[in-house]
Amino acid sequence: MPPHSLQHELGKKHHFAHPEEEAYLNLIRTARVLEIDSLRLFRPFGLSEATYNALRILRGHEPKGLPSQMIGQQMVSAVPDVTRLVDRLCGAKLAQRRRDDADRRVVTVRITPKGLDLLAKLDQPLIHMHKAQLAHMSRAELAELNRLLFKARHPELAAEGTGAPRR
Amino acid sequence: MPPHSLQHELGKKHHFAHPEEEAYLNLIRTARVLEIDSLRLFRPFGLSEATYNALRILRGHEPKGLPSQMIGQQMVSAVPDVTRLVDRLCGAKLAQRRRDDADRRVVTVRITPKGLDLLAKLDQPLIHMHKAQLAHMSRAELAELNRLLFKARHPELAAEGTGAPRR
DNA sequence: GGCATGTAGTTGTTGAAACAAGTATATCTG
DNA sequence: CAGATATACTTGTTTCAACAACTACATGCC
Repeated sequence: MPPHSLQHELGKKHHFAHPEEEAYLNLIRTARVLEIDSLRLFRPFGLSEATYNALRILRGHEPKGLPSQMIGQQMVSAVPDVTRLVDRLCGAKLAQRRRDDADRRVVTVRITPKGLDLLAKLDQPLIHMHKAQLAHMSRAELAELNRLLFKARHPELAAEGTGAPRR
Repeated sequence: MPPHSLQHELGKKHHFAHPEEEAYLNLIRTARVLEIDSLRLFRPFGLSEATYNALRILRGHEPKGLPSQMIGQQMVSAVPDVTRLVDRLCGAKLAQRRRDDADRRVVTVRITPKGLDLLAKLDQPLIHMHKAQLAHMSRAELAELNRLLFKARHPELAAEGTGAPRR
């Protein structure tokens, strides 16, 4: 067994019958490892990955704001409980709600100046963290990683695209 | 903007200043998407990703079992509360604890026959699911994805390895 | 217009993750 | 061998995510 491999990490007894299973575990594990640093960065500001992500989305929709529903759809991982996520943001005065007059079922959410300030403080540290985490990867490797990750979660697009051979 | 890209998914307003940030988001998002199917598979059996993962680890250490501490270290995402995770497994009769006689601080955990049965029932469906999820990726792509994912979370090993050029 | 259906959010409840503090046992040191 | 330190796990508490049931509003159809 190669000394630097997922198999080695998981212990001597672990065997992969299929590369698909290995890819899955690799994916989960790598995501978790990189996530840890983000959580440490967010924690002092009382943010979680989800609330930070939501704030980023809200900033991207200034100054109009957007309905709760749309927030859920644009999150990196679709959250089935946007209401309380927005509750937390509003509780921290980072966002505010407003009933839509045209369609009174809709609640439009906007980021507040305080929320924008908070994000502004995090922008540079976060970019710096990402660069530090992946500094050992070349541009070409990052590009290929991005391509493969995107393809992995979009089976429906596999037929078209870059023209790369299948199997 | 290319129609099939992370930028497209995240909405028109989103721009990536750095490929490292894009890789991070791609990673989290892809992991979450693939995770969903696992969760659906586990739910009917009352298992979460964490409890399933722990059971797999325990099965890999039959018949000796292993200390709680080691479970935490081998999990795909290190869990800081193995006690209650094992609580749940024991509550469902899927595992059992035993105080170590040599070192009475240590609790050795073993999977039960019932736990082994449960895993056995999940093995094939899980493999099938993984294959279905990534069936559109070629062998070469999966291998490259695995290599890049492993490298991404192991900056310390970047200097050595396969001999691939850096930058 | 009134009822059926669909949509947007809210609320209730349960279960699990995160962090911190505490207990029991082992090891190390003088 | 007594006290200090370290280790392995447990327990308490808070916060958050997940699932389901529910309310309010809008839309379509007769």
